[in-house]
Amino acid sequence: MTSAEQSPLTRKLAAFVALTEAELAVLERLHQRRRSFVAGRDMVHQGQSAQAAYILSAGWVSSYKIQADGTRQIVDFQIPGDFLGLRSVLLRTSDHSFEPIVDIEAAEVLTSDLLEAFAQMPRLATAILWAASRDEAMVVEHLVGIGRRDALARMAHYLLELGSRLALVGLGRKDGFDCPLTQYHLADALGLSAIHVNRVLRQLREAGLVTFRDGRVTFDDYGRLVGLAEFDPAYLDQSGPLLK
Amino acid sequence: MTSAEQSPLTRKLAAFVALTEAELAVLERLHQRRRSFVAGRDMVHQGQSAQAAYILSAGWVSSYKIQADGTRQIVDFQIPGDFLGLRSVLLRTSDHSFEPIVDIEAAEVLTSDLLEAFAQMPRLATAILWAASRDEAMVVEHLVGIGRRDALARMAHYLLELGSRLALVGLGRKDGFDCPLTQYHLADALGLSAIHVNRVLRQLREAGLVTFRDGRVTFDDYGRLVGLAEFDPAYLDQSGPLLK
DNA sequence: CGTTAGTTTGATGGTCCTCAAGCACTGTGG
DNA sequence: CCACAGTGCTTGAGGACCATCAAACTAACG
Repeated sequence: MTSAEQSPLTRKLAAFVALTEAELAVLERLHQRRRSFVAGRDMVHQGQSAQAAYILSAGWVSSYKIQADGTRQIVDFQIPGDFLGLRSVLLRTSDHSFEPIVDIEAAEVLTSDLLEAFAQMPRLATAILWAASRDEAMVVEHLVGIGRRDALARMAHYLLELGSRLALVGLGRKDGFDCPLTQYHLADALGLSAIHVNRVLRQLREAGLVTFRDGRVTFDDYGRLVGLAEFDPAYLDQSGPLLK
Repeated sequence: MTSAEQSPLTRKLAAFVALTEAELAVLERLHQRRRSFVAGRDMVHQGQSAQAAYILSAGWVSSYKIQADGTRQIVDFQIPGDFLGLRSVLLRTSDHSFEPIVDIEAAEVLTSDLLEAFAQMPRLATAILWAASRDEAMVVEHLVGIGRRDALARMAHYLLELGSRLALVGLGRKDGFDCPLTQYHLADALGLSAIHVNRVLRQLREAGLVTFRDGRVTFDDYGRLVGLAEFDPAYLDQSGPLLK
């Protein structure tokens, strides 16, 4: 199997676990049922009980909760290589909604397929659990950001995290990444108003730290940005927690 | 086995799954290695790699992250019946610290014991995964609270959630519960200053909604409090997702 | 009886929200 | 071709919410 054929998920897991040929094959086989979804229409609704999970292979998705007063909190963005609704499959708890931000490509994974793959390849199960645990750690870090960082550091930290996540699946580098989010998305993720997001982005740009413009995030001074955000990627790396 | 002997964890799981005698026995056997910890001294430090998890049987614990500037964000409180460090055992990711709020009693669970119990009793594994997923849903709801609710609703919601959780393990009722937290704990959990926590509590008390005094939370008007917080316990109940 | 931890209240100010409005760009239909 | 609406970005003014600083008070404890 050449690297060009590899799915983003494979790429992500391979960065942390030395997977055998057989395991790679089973992993790729999970990607068989390809599905497309158009931007803006919810894939899964809050309260709905989903019977399938998805592996995102192209595009971005947001998972969010809507409150009675109409305000929205985006819990996380999914990028290529991420699982989507994994929790809701193992147990049936779709407590939030999923909305594609752009047109996306995803592989549908039935519960039975997943369990079968786990039974066949236990190390694969561990690897996927590792990925799930990493997602959870990101939500926790997100909580810390909203609770205890001011708008500037919160934005800086979030952009750095997105950059690291994308780099891991080959969609970005230290100098920046393509980003289809609007300022409204960022506002709903960071617990800010869209207007303040705009001001914060201007500040960061004028300070020569990071530029977000025309669907592209550019890190103008990575080092100083890390300093401002007090960004410690330990919760993302977890270098080699698993196997070999 | 009489109900008086049941651990809080057993009680919690039993509320959602009809466990057999054999399963109950295995579950109780996990509680063998009893440990005590004194209030205020961290059980696990951020960054430390833990090799054991704990089932809390008495007392309260806070899990939190400290930032470089000294501010603290409490991610969650653990109450009797809750797992502690489950994630860090399956994968080794102790990305936050655990501090007992009062002197506590806990059962140490070795990875091997846990895996063995899972192998023996698969339904037990499902039940425990359900509990873990519920914890995750609570963190998400917490995120929504900090991101999109003002201080009053945030406090009201949090107290209601704690009340529901405690009721599930028999430690509280609709009219209130014993609560060893200080206003500083609440501040660090809710992303507020301790001073503002005090003012918010006063407001809630003077509005006749809820009273927090002398280590006891009393719901003075449960219905109106639920309305103010827009508290929807769906994410806690998940009535019978499992089995039978 | 001094110390410490926790609670309470007041005064002041900053961060961020809300309201309001203008601009740029895109696609649509007359 | 141009009017028009829709979406997203940008900027200004005023104000609310909550943080910070300061200090008094209570209770527990050695």
